[in-house]
Amino acid sequence: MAAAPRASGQRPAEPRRADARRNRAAIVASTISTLRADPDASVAEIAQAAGVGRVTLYGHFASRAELVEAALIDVLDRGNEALSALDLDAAPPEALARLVDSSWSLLEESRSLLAAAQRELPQGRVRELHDVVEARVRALVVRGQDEGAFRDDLPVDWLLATMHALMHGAADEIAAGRLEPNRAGPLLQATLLAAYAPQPRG
Amino acid sequence: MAAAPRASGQRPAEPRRADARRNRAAIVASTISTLRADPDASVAEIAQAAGVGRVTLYGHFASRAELVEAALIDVLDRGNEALSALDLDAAPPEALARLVDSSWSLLEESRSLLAAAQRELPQGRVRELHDVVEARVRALVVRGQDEGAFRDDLPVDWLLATMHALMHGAADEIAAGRLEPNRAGPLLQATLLAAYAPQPRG
DNA sequence: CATTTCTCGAACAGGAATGTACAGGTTACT
DNA sequence: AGTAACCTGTACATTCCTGTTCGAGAAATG
Repeated sequence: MAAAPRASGQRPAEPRRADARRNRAAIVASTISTLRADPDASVAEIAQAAGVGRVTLYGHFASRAELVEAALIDVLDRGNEALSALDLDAAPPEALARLVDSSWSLLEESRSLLAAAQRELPQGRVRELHDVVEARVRALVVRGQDEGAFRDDLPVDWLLATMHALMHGAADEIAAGRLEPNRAGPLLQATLLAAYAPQPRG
Repeated sequence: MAAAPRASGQRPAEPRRADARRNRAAIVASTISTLRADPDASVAEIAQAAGVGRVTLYGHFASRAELVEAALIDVLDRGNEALSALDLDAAPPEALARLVDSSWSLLEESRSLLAAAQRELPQGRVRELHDVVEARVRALVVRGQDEGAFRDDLPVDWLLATMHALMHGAADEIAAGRLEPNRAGPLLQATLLAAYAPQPRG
């Protein structure tokens, strides 16, 4: 009986054959890069890009949704690591600039994946996965408000949404060829810092 | 011979039967509202929502793409009218506030349609259709820069992208139930004006 | 009222994508 | 080396969508 490798939806670290783990990683990576190029790419395309048969892919992930979720988790983990490596204890504007600079390119790489996840995962699941990394950013913004470095007349949620929106916008501009990738960072910083700055009259 | 009503891709105003014109309008309206609820809605769903047979729909629009384009044009026309009714000769910040206030809700209604158009119309077609309305906004921003009311250290394209991104972000927040629609206007104004304001040190 | 125009549903062809089944071939582990 | 785990291609069932055809029926127009 040709037993298929169990499609583990839960724990990713089971001690399986080296071969299997390698392929799984390749599939996840391929999911990210392939969806990046074409948000509507089929499972077949993803498998091919991973250098793996389609059936093999289904051996690792029971469904397309499970695959997308795994890829999203992977990206978020990396994002979380990147955030951990950052020193966010500086003055809020400085910290924000640093955060934007290190976050935005990651977001630019995974924005298609995110869109795919939005429509293929159950309602709210994406946000749920995000909230670990979201919490860190929120903490920074709140601190900035408390210290008077960021404006206080707008809700924190809105300020976070603003950051999100601007990063996505920058990614859109790049994807459309209207903005060179290396210019995005400074533009984002300049715009966000101005938008976050305390206002003369509330 | 049961002649189908010509699927006019070009001129929408040919003097046809009252019935046909009414149905065409209903289909366009239904396209907008149905895609708003579900960006991946099928032609069948759109026809049903319009109270029309699927075949009838294909009598008016030869393909899905043509349908989406017609709907987009309809929305853009309305947007253009709304802009025409506006007095944009005031001081730039004031004019910008007015513009945002009247634009953003229209954008909120049609953002799904826009996404659908982005991936179903030929490359650049969406932007091409947009550029009439885009020109007016751009003119305002440029004037603001000239008069020293808006910051000059960032490119116009980026400032426009910023406006786009923030409006979309607001729409996202509303769609997710995290923001009440009536609060979006003021938040957008406050954020955009701050982002556009001339900076102390360039 | 007669005719042209439009609409209707059902049905068909074509394509594409998702999952599943099978059966033999490879590769990693011990 | 031998065994189990894993991979492979092909093939199949299913579902969904698009676009078209047909014939008959309803509605607007003059």
